[in-house]
Amino acid sequence: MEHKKATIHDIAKALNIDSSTVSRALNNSPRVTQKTKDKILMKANELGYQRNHLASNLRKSKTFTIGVIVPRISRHFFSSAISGIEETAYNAGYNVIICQSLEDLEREKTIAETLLANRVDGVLISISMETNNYDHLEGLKQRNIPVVFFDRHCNITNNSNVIIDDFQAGFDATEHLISHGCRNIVHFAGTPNLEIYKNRFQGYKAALSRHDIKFRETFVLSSRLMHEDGIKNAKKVLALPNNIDGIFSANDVAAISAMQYLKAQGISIPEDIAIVGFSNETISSVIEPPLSTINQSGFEIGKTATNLLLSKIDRTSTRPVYETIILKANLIERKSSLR
Amino acid sequence: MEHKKATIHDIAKALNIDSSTVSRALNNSPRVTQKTKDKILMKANELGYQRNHLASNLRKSKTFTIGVIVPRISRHFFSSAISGIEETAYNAGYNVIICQSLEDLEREKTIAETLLANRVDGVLISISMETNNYDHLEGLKQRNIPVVFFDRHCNITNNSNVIIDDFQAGFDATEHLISHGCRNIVHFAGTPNLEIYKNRFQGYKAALSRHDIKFRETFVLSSRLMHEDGIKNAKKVLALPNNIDGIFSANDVAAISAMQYLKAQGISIPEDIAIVGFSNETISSVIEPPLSTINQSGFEIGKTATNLLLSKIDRTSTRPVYETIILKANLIERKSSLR
DNA sequence: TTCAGAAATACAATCGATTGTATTTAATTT
DNA sequence: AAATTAAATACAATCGATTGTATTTCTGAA
Repeated sequence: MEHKKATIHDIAKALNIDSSTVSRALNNSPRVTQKTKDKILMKANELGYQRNHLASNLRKSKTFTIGVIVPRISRHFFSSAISGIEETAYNAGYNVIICQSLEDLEREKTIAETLLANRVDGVLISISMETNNYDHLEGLKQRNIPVVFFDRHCNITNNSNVIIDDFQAGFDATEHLISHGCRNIVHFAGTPNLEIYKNRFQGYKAALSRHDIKFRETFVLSSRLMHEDGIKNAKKVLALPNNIDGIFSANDVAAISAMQYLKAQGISIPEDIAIVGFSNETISSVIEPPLSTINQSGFEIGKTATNLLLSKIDRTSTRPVYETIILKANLIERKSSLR
Repeated sequence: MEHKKATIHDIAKALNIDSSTVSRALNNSPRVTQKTKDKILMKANELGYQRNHLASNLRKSKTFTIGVIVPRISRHFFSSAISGIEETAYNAGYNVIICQSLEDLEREKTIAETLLANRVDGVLISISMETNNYDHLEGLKQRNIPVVFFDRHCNITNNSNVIIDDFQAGFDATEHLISHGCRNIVHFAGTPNLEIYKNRFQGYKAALSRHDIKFRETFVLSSRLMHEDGIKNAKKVLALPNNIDGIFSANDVAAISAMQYLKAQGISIPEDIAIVGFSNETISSVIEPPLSTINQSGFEIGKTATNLLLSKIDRTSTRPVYETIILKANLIERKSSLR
């Protein structure tokens, strides 16, 4: 008993009027009398009418869909960003296609193709660790599909970003360690192609300099900051001739695996080595001792990025073509760095 | 310099043939010669043609979109399920709309409406903790939109599910505690409207019975198994007149917060109280001591559920109308229960 | 060479909503 | 009451691809 869906034509026929009037009524056009509108709305209700978005979007040549590319949705930061994105997008009548690059450039390229083929109205992207060029985003640019970078932005000019002040956060994290007596502070840096990691690193450097602590190249350990990398880094820390007493890691994952390794080696945290991470993953408050970290509200970033994107999709918007919004990030002090 | 997208008509005009032939060629219909196909494909390439899915889908009255409703994407289990769903769906040429009920029935209703309005071709759902009736899914049924439940299924007949054997898993978890010397085992139960929790509870009961341990109503603490609930439960455990020596929690979140509270009260885990959780969240392997838990592969469940759904969307499929697939779940033994 | 039958392609309607233009109806003015 | 103007509605084309039917072209047989 599958009843076919009612169309505006069914409504029109039932009321003996034209479908264009029905369409206008349903879109609340001033060209239709209130009386007719009422009649139409009533009948629409009666027939269980629902607009066919395919037809409507085809005519308007808009998909009301935005594409989202993130490294992986299982990261707490990204899943909360996605919550913010969806909330905002749905409220504006947009759907969201979520794709994971899994930190793989090739995959990111394929995804960009797919989104293009799906004719999304705009794209939100947080680039992968491997992304060192942006050719795959050219197609979007050429077709005038607005792109907004969030969190992991890129270093080319002329684009819009929603980010946090990574430099300041890196500075704060490092200064916090210094203020708790650390002098030999190692930095777990991320891959150098990502601006966020460069900036966190610069913040680290600046904090050292501000407190007249000599910067040492050997104290900077670069990696992809995965679980294994944290362990490798921890080993390197123990192998260093200097007496390391602090670690500022550019993400929580590496900080945590390092912490676990160090603890297993009999090092006490924070007494021997104090640690500060970055991102405030769920695990960070649970591990023993709880990890001090930089909190960045994924939800807020997602929301802001989506609003920015929607304003770009709406050509009538008066906002500047390219715009970078910098949100607050704050240090959460937990036991791993308090001594 | 925004060039308009090429259509089949552009190709047709350029080659002085009819657009229907172009359409057939691009769909590799046998009604077009190879020679013509080659010509068309070449020209399509030259013009950078990409099929307009809106138009195509409108004509076929299919959206090639499936809707997914989960309680929240930030849970490890669900984010991995989503990975599995997306992977499978994209490979089959489907897009995915992801929605979070946030354990709220009202929200779940709204989402069902939205998906209906978006005319998705099928729906994957893991119901919220509040969901105790399924009226909001009636609309989908009436419009013949296939629905597959995964993980959190419902207790009405005539539907398709992809689940794990919660009874067996509950049994295994409890028996494991018993085999490690526990006799007074408390069960953190979930909300009673969800089948998965009922089944885990029944498994617990069966294991007790098998080992001639008396079942006590007071040992069953029902809640929504959120972070706070774990703490409340832990307090109740300490207040019980009996000497509790084991806890089987129907999820990890409550198990972990309980564990933290108990540790803070000077209880040693697993010596005083052994604990087993459920779901294998990321935190579970990180907490001290690591939490024994039931591992259910979200990715696998997501993949299986999507394949099942796709087979239902494809009317020509010969699979039975309703089908329940039960996947394996296994106990991961970690320190929290080994004594 | 002619013609039946198959193969290849063209024609035209359709999916459902939108929108510029034309027409009818109603309201206002003189 | 006729003329002018505004308001309400109808007509018809369009978005781009698909598909049943009709027509043309080609092939091989008589």
